[in-house]
Amino acid sequence: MRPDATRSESNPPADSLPPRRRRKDARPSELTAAALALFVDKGFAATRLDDVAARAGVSKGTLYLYFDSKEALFKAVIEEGMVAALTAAEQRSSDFQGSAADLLQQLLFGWWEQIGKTPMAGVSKLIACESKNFPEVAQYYHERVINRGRALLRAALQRGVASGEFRALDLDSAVEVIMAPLLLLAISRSSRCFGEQQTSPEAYLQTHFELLLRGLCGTECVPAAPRGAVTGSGA
Amino acid sequence: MRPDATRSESNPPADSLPPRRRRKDARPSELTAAALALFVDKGFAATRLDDVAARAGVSKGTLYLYFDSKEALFKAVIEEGMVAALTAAEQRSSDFQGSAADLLQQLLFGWWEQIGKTPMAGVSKLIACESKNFPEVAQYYHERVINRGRALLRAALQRGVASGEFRALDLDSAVEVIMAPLLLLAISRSSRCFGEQQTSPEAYLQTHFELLLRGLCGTECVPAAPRGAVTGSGA
DNA sequence: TACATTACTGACCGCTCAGTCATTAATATG
DNA sequence: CATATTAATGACTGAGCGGTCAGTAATGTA
Repeated sequence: MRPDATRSESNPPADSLPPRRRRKDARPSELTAAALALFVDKGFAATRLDDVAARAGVSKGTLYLYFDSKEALFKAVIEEGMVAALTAAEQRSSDFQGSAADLLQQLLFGWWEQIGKTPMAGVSKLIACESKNFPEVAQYYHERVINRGRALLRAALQRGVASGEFRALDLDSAVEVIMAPLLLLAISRSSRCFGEQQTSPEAYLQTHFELLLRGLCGTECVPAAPRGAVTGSGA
Repeated sequence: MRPDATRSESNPPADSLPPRRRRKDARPSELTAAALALFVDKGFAATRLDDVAARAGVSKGTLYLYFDSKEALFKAVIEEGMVAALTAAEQRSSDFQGSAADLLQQLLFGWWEQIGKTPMAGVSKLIACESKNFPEVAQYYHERVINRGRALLRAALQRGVASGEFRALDLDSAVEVIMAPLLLLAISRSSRCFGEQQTSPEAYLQTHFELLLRGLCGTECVPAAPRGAVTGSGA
């Protein structure tokens, strides 16, 4: 039942007993970082607080000095990852002046640099896996992260449509279709499944971006009407 | 810690004690169906076998007549979902004769009908969440499901490229970019997060398909070289 | 009706782990 | 150095759950 866990401390400093130090202000972020890594790796329910504490270099008792419960720790992990994500998103979106296509590229690759390639990308997997067990957290994340990301992307598309750079299209579903490969990339890299690794994330994003630009531009090469089997929103 | 679980039996037949029946051959599939629903809903580690058994209308002891352990039950759930998925995929791909675009549409919407809208879609989430804890199962799933799906899609693209219907492009990454929205839709619907629900799955798939066809066709409307901020594979 | 077979049950066991708390040691202060 | 403060510890507890098994009841056979 219990997998073998490959107990790898981040800093086993060759000595026998690392002496107890008092570092009140550094503990919380160290604990949430350790928790993020383990939650993403093993899942929330399967992660032991003893392991989280050990990875952060403290005892379980210490963990309880800073967080009231396992659930509180979970919320803190999500919240901390989220704040960073929001900050990065703010930075990238603030008064960008180029073309809509440039802005789109900036958003996609900026997401990769600021979030996708960092350990924070694991938050997406965590939310996906645990949203049913923590509906309030999922709700909060949805309102404050997903919706904000959506708004950024939607504004970029709207701008392109308004300027004639992009064709008219269903903005809401386009936003979701465009974000999906990013989120799946994040989940994939946190899960070592779906095997996204066989192509580099950069090539993957580049292909996504190229398909997108051609798909968004005004030319047509297909009768836009669906050929059957489609029920909603098409007619 | 324990969420309130909303204990909803599928068939509480108004009577007090549903009498014990012997239905040896029906049990396994009923148990895996119950397990799939609960695993997807609460996660593998957080699901109690008592609940799985209760949902299937039997006692926990009965569950152990058919499965050796919780892990064996998990594997059976994945395997069962997978077999159906493979069968459906076989059916859809067998000697299709239309254009590459039609085949592509057939694959996308066929996936939705046969897998995406069924409870089996939850297997994707399950694999994503638990792959680290069950590497062999993830490996098996990857080889037998993901790779097969990839091959189907890749063949369709290849066919379009060969006939001149589609432009030349990086097939491997394109396959992943195209599958990503499908997988994320499945995960999303199993998680009630990312809020994909705000647009209908049909509209979402339709937008995906339209963006795709335009993106794949031979016209160009953008200098395909990246404009900066790209590190790998572009220069 | 008597007996054999077996699908099914549910009380039980032992382990794991979230959460507690009396104790210990590091720092601050004079 | 003496004393106070508090960060940090780790042994402990109690509940929950995976897994077991002696017993029960449904079915088959005569």
